[in-house]
Amino acid sequence: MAQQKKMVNDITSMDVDFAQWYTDVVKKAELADYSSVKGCIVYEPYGYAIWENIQREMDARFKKLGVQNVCMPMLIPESLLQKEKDHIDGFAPECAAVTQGGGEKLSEKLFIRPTSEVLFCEHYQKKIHSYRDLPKLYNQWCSVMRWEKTTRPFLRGMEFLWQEGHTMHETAEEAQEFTLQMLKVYEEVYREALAIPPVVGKKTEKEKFAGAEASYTLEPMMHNGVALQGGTTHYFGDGFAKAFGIAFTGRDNQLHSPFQTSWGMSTRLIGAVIMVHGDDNGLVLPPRIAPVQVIIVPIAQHKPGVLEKAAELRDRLSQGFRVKLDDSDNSPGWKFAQYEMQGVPLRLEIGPKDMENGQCVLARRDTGEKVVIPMADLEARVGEGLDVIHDSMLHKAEENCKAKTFAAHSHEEFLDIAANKPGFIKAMWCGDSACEDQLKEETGGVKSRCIPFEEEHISDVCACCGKPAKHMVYWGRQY
RNA sequence: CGAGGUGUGGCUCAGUUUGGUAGAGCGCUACGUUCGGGACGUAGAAGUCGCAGGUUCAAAUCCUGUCACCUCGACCA
Repeated sequence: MAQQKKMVNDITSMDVDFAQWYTDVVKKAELADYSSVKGCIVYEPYGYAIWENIQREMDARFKKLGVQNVCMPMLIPESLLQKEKDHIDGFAPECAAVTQGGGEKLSEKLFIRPTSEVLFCEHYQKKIHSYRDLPKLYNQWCSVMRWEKTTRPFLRGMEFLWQEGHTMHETAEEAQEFTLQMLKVYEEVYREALAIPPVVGKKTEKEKFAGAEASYTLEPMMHNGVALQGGTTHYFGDGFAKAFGIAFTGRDNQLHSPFQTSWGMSTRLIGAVIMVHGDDNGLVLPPRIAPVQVIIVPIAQHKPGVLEKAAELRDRLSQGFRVKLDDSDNSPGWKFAQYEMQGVPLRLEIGPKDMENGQCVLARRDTGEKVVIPMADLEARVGEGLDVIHDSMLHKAEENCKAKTFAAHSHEEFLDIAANKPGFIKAMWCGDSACEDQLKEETGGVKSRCIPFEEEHISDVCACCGKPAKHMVYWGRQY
């Protein structure tokens, strides 16, 4: 069936102004609201429900790998944060600190955690004494604070929700392997829960995490071709362990330092979902994280039997799906628009005509397609429909990413693409961070995203300096 | 932190140039009629015009200061 007309005039068209479109969707779909503190948003019920569903998808996968959840303090004494030099250099400028408590000035500043590596290290130092204590696989769900200059809901906040995993391993190999394993888990969450295909790879030296030996990243492409760093995993070697005096007696009865990893994904994922899947009618939610998977809209609900039938269908569907019946006084047209704005994957219409014929109407959010189905087949058709929507959304996002990824064979071509075609650029790189700086400068913001695990051979030389190339790198602008 | 912009009922904004005692649409409340793509009628509630000074008989409007937020850049999940 044909695409529906644009009914929601409250949302700025994404082609007119993508940034405004994003803000409109966040507000109109009632995902989040601003608070009186800049960069600290209120997660409204609908937005938080999406986060809870993402949490559930991730947490189950963590636990399958033996990860345990813990909860660390929110405050970090200045002296503790200073123990690892690269780390404090990277984070101190964007930390908030508590300097006063109970009306008294504190003798030592307490930083509000921007990330919790040092807290985990302090704790691990007390708990790890033998190889039998390893591995330690801890994770926490919490909020962290970073004093950002400019903020946008979900994409960049001063306070944001995330999970941070911190693990300690007996050997470097095991820790490295775990870093990559968690990257795989993240990619699986992206593809299977969020219907988003991220570009996955290793960060360059310049872009890696403060204090890490290696950082890996997932970089989904938004609808407009801009990248979002949406999840990272880090291998730390034993740098932090040594700085914090963490040591264990090995199988050889000698003292060793354990090897560390950390990994995190944040509420930024919600921003990715909005910007990858959304359209001019609002949010389009992947079925597996949608707080409501099926919205039931009764037609002519005052007529005898309609509401009863709608409630009966709701009860049937609640057995296997997240379903809601809207029996408010708003008109059907209002409800259609409302739930499209909120991205509900499937809409079920049931009215007097349908009841006569033993049928109901099922409409897809992602395509607008509307089909009449026998009421008897409801559960099967809904289940099938949600899977089809998921696959179709993933496929569409993949196509968009492919269509907006361009290979640059030369410096000129790189600059031309950067200036004229929004999206990712695949180009060769010599390995020198000076070239990264130069390209970023020349293009006004195009940075290296990552070195993918499967590199293509675009040419023999670096797209910046012309020296022999070491890697193929994905480049792009980012949020 | 640099460059722009905006603050007026819950929301979007008009009114500011040329000072004269607060407006519209949407939303909200009640009742009635409606209901297959944002329905309609009637009645009603709701604003110390961001904040603080100043000029004036009189300030949303003019002057000074200040705060907040938004957009775009530089930095980050």
